[in-house]
Amino acid sequence: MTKPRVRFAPSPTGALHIGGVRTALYNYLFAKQQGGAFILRIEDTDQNRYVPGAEKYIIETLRWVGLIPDEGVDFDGAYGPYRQSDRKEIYQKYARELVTRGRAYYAFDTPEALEVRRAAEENFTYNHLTRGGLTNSLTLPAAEVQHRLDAGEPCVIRLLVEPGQAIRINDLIRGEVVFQSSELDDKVLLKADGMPTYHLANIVDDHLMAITHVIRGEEWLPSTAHHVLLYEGFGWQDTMPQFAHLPLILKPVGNGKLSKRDGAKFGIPVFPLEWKGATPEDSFSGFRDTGFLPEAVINFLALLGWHPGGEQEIFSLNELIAAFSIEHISKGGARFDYEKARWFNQKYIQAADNGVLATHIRPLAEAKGYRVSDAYLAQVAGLMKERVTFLPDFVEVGYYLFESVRVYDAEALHKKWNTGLSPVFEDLTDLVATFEPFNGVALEEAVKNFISAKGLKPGDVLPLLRLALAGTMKGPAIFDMAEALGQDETAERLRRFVAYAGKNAESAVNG
RNA sequence: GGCCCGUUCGUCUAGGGGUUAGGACGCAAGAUUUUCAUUCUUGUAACACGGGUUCGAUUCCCGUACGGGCUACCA
Repeated sequence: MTKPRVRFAPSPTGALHIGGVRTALYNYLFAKQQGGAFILRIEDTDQNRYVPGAEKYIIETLRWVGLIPDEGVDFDGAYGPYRQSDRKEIYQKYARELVTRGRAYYAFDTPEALEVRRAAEENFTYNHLTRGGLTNSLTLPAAEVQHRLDAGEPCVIRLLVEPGQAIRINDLIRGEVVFQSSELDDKVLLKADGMPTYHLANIVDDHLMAITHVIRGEEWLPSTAHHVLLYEGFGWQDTMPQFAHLPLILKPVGNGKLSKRDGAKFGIPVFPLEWKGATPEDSFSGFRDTGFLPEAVINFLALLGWHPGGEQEIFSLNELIAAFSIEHISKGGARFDYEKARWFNQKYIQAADNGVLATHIRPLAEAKGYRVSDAYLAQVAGLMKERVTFLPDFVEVGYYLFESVRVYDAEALHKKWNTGLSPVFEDLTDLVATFEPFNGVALEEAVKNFISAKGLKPGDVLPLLRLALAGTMKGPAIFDMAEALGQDETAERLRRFVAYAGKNAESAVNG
């Protein structure tokens, strides 16, 4: 069997939806597993919906999640150009060829005229029943058609759908699907502006680019019948690609497919990257800026509508490639489960190398004005990675590893502190300030000895020591923090704490 | 409305003519960690409904219901 060639063909009309990323992923996994090629084609045939920056966004997304195309816009390849607006003449040529072959025709009806017709007639469609009464090269004398064409009158080219035939599609996910041609409309192939519609461009390009498998969203299933007719019309049925229509991603709650609006509605990202639109309503946060690791997003998306069987949940990209199969893709829509996405991220952060985490944390730390070494960042990563869900948590939840304690947990302080502890903590501060060697293990032993020498229990002192260092009862092991903070800082925090607790204890007693 | 697709725990799913219907997330309880989190253990919870076919259907077939998609000179 020849190597498969698949394409991801998004339209640059705005930020790439997370469902689009999943489509790209499945295409990529299939291609890589079979040793084939993954191609990025930009489908910008609608000039009205073109959004500047969208193409760049798509490419940046693919790079971020690591789905690097073998060919495509920005990636070279021998079948280019890969941007449909750069292929305009090609489509015109093929559209005319179809007319010549008697499989398509010119239609001069204006959009406005058709609009009027639709308003007057319920369920009006341009098809074998109505085309005889409309203005096209099927109804007009040949001479007039030529005259109109020569005069440059605006017109479109429509697919001539012959009624009475059953069109069978063998979908790799759904099995055989049958459509009756009598129910199909004469789709526009070439628009009046000279640009092709999706239907024409997609068939011509898939053929010219030697695409073997079309893996796309379920919303394309109904028009696949037209696509088959197009392959036949061109005489390309022998090399027609195989189809696989993916189930949709549904809203977290309620009915319908996941939409960009759901991001704001549920406070969750539905886009891979941040998107800055013209207005706040058209701007969205993404998985990346929320603090997801790309590997976690891939793992989450892969399992949203597909599972190889077995009980494994965590898959690296290479494992996904090895395990992937189109047959195991679910048929039903998959609800977007953000809790699961969070869980994946947490797992990936936990499993990540401290040094790698440090590189992710650095920009976040710098944004807050923290100036620290890579080694320290790696240390923080090690201390916090089992306590965070998102990357920013390192500098937000664990802020006290970068700057002084902002606030002491009042409840814990009142519960544990008493004025009799003041001299104890002053002595403890001295111990910490002078103890050698200053490392977590040795310090822990020394402090525990100190506690018992004072006739106290660990529970009398340790929680307060934690408060002194972090201000909160949550967090990494006390002596690990002390070691990370260093001797001077640890002692300093103890001094500040003793001063604060002293005042606080008085007010607590009085009030 | 018409055409097409779908339906296993709350969610993502495995499975497949006879199973204690498995796993994961979530939730709950317990253990460990003198914090929190992690980790571990246990628990919770599902075959949409009605007819067939069959010795036997969650699994196969047909309906119904519900959900979804498409029905543009958008993709």
